[in-house]
Amino acid sequence: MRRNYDLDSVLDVAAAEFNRRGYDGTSMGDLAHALGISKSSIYHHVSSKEALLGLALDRALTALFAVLEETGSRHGRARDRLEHVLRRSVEVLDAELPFVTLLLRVRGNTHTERDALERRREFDRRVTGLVTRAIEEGDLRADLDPALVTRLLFGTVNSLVEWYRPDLGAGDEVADTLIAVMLGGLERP
Amino acid sequence: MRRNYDLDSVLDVAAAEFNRRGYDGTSMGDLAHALGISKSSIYHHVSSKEALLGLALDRALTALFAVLEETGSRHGRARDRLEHVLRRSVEVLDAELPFVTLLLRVRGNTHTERDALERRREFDRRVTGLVTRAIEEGDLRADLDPALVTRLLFGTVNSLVEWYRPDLGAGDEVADTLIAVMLGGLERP
DNA sequence: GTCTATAAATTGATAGAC
DNA sequence: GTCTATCAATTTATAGAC
Repeated sequence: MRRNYDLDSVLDVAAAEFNRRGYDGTSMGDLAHALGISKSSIYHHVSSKEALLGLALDRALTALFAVLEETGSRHGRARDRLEHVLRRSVEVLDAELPFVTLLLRVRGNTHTERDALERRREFDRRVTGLVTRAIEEGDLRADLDPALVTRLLFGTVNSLVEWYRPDLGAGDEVADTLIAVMLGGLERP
Repeated sequence: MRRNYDLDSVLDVAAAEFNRRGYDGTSMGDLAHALGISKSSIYHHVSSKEALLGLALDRALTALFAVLEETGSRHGRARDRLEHVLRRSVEVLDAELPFVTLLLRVRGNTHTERDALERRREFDRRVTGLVTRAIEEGDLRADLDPALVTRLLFGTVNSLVEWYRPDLGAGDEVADTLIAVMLGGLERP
């Protein structure tokens, strides 16, 4: 426990704590305890518990959309852009794990949460577009539904937050295996 | 909202509500409102909010372990038993969606939750054994880590709870696509 | 099997001093 | 940037009548 926090360091601790017990399961008292400061001191940095959640979710979403922007302008095959999105998404998950984890657990209870869910859906739509194009270009098997494939793909990627821990340093093997299995299974037989 | 509940019907509503707002985000007041009865009436059926969660988690775990028992005695190839476990797990997810969803969101805050997490880990260990044997029998590519493969496999299966809704009746297509992609990607090139 | 009433504790948040 | 003190609301759970 340290002292003299700024907003960013408070956010780091809060995200970790929210993930440990769930957002609703974490009280401002729990947060204060984890920070080593009093409850009321938290309100110097942020106006409410919900605002804290909002900042954390925004950080995850910003990082994920940055991945799409990278590939959006590229003019290669859709299949290769899809592979790039998959690999970079695993990297974002590795780099921003607490924030992405939080994002994936949001249920839509409040306006803040529903806002984040809508941005996630937009991300899905754009990846589905990529899968559709890869099928049209003949690189992926055409007998599967693009929306279903996208859900399975990102279901697999997102499931990493349930067990992956960055400090083990095995991020590359995970991305390699995931891409080998999933894209291997999606390529035309 | 109906009246004259028994334990099972209370459990159905509770599981649905826990999934809607998260276990911690759901108060006994919310539950009472969803049931159309008073808060205190719930305590006639169950001794505490946590006991309600325990019953729901047990139902999911019982159904999942039943799948393993089905295949445990079979003497076919491990690859085929693995495919069977995958397909039946999707079916369990379809049949017991609210309970399995709840199970997959448990964080380990209480003894009840930690107990459920330990039983989940046991399930994982037994599936990992199946993957290992399938590799030894030469049916799956040998360059991948069995534990990692198991996590990706069930990460994909479990991610279904995030979007799959039984009433759409597309359960078979989901299982077929999932198995085609995942096992297709795992078979030796 | 359900109710009203209420207890006892915890919650998110504010006031105002240092 | 942090503190103590406090509030109003909400929470889980119980008592006891119908």
